[in-house]
Amino acid sequence: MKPFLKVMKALSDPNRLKIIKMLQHRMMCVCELQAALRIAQPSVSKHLKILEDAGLVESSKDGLWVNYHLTSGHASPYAASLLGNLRHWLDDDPEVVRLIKGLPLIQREIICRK
Amino acid sequence: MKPFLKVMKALSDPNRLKIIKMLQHRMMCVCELQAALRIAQPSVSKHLKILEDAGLVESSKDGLWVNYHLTSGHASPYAASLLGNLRHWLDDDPEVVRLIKGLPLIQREIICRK
DNA sequence: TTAATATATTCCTATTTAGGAATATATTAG
DNA sequence: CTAATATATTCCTAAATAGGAATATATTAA
Repeated sequence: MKPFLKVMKALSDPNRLKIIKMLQHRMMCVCELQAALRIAQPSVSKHLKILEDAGLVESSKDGLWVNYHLTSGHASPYAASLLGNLRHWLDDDPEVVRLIKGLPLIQREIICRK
Repeated sequence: MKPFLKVMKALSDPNRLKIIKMLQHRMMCVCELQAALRIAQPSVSKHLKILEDAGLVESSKDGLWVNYHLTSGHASPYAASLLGNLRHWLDDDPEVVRLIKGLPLIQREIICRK
């Protein structure tokens, strides 16, 4: 029951849902997510850790940057199923629409100083 | 996003998941659920309200009893989808197995005094 | 009517959770 | 090496949450 609960709790927060919806379009580093969500960097890191623990996202380092992307779903069947549903779910949500529309403007070379 | 969050939060609690799993086998009144879960009656009522608000369960009165059952899924597409998945998910969970195994012993005529 | 019973609601408390500020860690540039 | 930068962690606070005790409501029996 624990793994299932982790997925449900991970998907019970607006900012984490927004992260999922953005990562559907491309991988993003922490500072890009921070710029998009307009919350403090530690908050973003903590949200990402919760998503990672639930098997929803994975990360890979690239120099100073840590790129986060959605998992292929091998970690948790619950995560895989929900990620599949979320492929279309919430696409019409106003906040999600706004975030996705603004994604092209979020570029690490511009947002982050180095 | 709000309706989706309601479903996720509703499914983020062990006792509420147990309620869902039990209702997959038959409709149950509050006192039956209370006997099965071994928590206070007000706690059961509050969990049921959260599940109802999320569109996961419905209720119908029968005298003093209020029977709760899973929704057909017309209320929320998210609820309908998750209820479908939960049809098989968690079936092997030890606590769920124990609860389901004990279901035949939970009868309102015995549990409740009148 | 009154008594008994099933359920819902209110109130309070302990735990969890999201958020940010400050700090620590790690990587790259020089 | 040191400086700068991206990310993670720690610490603290405010809000949300689950739980139970007490109470309110509703229905049935007498």
